[in-house]
Amino acid sequence: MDQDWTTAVATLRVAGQLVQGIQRGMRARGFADLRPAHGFAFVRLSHGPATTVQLAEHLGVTKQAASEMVRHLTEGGYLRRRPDPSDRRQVLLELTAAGRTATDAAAAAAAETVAAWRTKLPADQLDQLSAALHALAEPGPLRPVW
Amino acid sequence: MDQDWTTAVATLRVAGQLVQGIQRGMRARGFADLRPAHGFAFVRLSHGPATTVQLAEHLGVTKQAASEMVRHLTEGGYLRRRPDPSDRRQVLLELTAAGRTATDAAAAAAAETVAAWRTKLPADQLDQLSAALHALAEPGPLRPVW
DNA sequence: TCCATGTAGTCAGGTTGGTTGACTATATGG
DNA sequence: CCATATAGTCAACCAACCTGACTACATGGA
Repeated sequence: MDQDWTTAVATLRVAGQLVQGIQRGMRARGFADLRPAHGFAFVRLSHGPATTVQLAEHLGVTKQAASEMVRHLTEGGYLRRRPDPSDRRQVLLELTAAGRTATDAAAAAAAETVAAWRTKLPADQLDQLSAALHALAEPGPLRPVW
Repeated sequence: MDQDWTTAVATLRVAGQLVQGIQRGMRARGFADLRPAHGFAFVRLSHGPATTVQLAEHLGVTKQAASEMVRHLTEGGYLRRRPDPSDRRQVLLELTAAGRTATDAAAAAAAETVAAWRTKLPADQLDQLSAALHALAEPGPLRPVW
C-alpha cells in the first residue's frame, strides 16, 4: 500500500512530464497559442464534425465554456463553423487545414516525448509499460487530467 | 511512432483515472474542500515547515497565488502560520493535525486507486509497470500535471 | 553605524477559463 | 398546432491565477 502510493506518485510525475513534453513540442512547432485542453477538442473533431454541445459533453464542460473555446479556435483559424441546413439550430464544427496540421503536430509531439523514453528504458520494458497502460486505460472521452 | 502516440493517450487516460480516483476517495473521506493542487502543498509541508515563497517555488506559481492558497488552507484548519522569531519577515507554515490527517487520506486514496489496478493486471505486471514508471519519473518537485 | 540592496509578505487590479441562469430560435411528436 | 425539448448566445459571477507596487525586515559592506 505504501508501495502503491509511490506508484501513484510516479504515475503523476510521468504524466506531468508527458504533458510538458507535448507543450514544449507544440511551442517548437509554432503552436504556442494552443493549450492542452484544445488538443482534446481536436481529437474529438478529427473523428468528424460535432456541434458545440457535443464538444462540451466530450470535454466535460458546460456548453458556454465550450462555446468560448470554439470562438477562440475559430478566430485562430483552426475551426470552421458550418451551419447545418437540415437543422438550423445547430452549427457543425470541423477542423480547417490548419486544425488538422495542429492535430498532427500534437500527435507528433506526444510521440516524440514517448520516443525519448526509449533512452531510459529498454525496448521490451517500454512495450510492457505500454501494454500495461492500455490494459488499465478505460474507454470513454479523452479529457484533461483535471 | 503511431505506437508511441497510443502509449501517450493511454498514459493520459490512466493518469486522469488516478486523479479522479484520488478525488473520489478524498470526497468519500470527507475532504470535499480539497483540490488536487492542495495535495501537492501538503506533500511539501509534510517534509517540514516552509515559507509561502518556498511553497510557491515548489508549486511553480507566484507567491501571491501561493499566499491565497495558504489563506484558504489556514481558514480550513489544515495549516498553521508560525511567525519565525529569528527572521521576522517570514512566517513558517506547518500542517495541523487536520492537515496531517488530510495528507494521510490523500495517500490512502491514491493507494486505494492503484490497488484497484490489481484487478485488471496480474501482480507481476503491476510491479513491472511501477518499476518502469519509477525509471521514467524525473526528480524534482511534484506538481499539478498542468 | 548607516545605508544600499535584497527578501518575505501583502494589497490592488486585471485576465482567463470556468460556472449558473435566462433567453431566442428552431425542431419535433402527440 | 401546440407543448416540450434542444442549440446556441448573452449576462453576471467566481476562482485561480497573473503583474506591479508597496511595507517591513535583514544583511553585508563603506
